[in-house]
Amino acid sequence: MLGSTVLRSDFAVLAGLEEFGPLSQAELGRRLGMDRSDIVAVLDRLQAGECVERTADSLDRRRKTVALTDVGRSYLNDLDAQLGQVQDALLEPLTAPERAQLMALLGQVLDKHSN
Amino acid sequence: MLGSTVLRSDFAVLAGLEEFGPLSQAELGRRLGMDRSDIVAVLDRLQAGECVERTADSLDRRRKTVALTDVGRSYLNDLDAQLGQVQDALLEPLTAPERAQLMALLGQVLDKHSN
DNA sequence: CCTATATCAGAGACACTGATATAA
DNA sequence: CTTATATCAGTGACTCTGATATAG
Repeated sequence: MLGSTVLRSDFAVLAGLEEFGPLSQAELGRRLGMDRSDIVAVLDRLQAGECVERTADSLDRRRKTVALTDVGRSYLNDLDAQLGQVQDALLEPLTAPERAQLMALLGQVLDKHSN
Repeated sequence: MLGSTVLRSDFAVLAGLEEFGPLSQAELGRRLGMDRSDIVAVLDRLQAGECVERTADSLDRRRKTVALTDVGRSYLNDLDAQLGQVQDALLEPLTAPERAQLMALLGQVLDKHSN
């Protein structure tokens, strides 16, 4: 299911990697507001599915740099498409201009609260 | 904290009792979309705080009718006020007409999806 | 020494399932 | 005999904390 916690974690991590680019696990956790301990399990799962690569950082050998693979990128696109379908179904009662208005208002709320 | 699951359950049950009036536990669970098993724990807690009364149904002796007490009503009002403050803080970036617009749009979405 | 990273093991809150006794 | 109600016990997923080894 699309609403499962597992999928939401996977989606958050994949989208974070796409948005921020390759990163250490700790930094990824900080930016996503996720616990480093939990990032580990998500990455283990994603790595098992070849969606993500962990490479040792040559400058700081404590760090592992995490990066999206092509498989991960296409999985992210799949999830994105599913999310789009859910959003369309949710907003189906609204006209196109109403949707735009709603998005704009919610965007304002989010903007002001991210500083 | 206001965001805890415990408080959200309490709030849902109290608000449900106010909205629907006295009810059996099973019926309350059905209307709120909560598991009957979990309703039990919530009611135990609320009853310990004198917020709720369980009385045996004379017609169907399997049932216990649950009703709000005055204490429960005033607790509900407290929670309502807190929720109002949170909502005000959340919507602070919007002007009054924008808030009204947002509420109207969200209301439309909800209405159509509750049939 | 103190701090940061990745990892693991465990605790606690939570939702959901299955069983029970009682009554319809 | 089947169904509904209230309750309890247990399971599994999840989040968060604390500990460890390694590196800065």
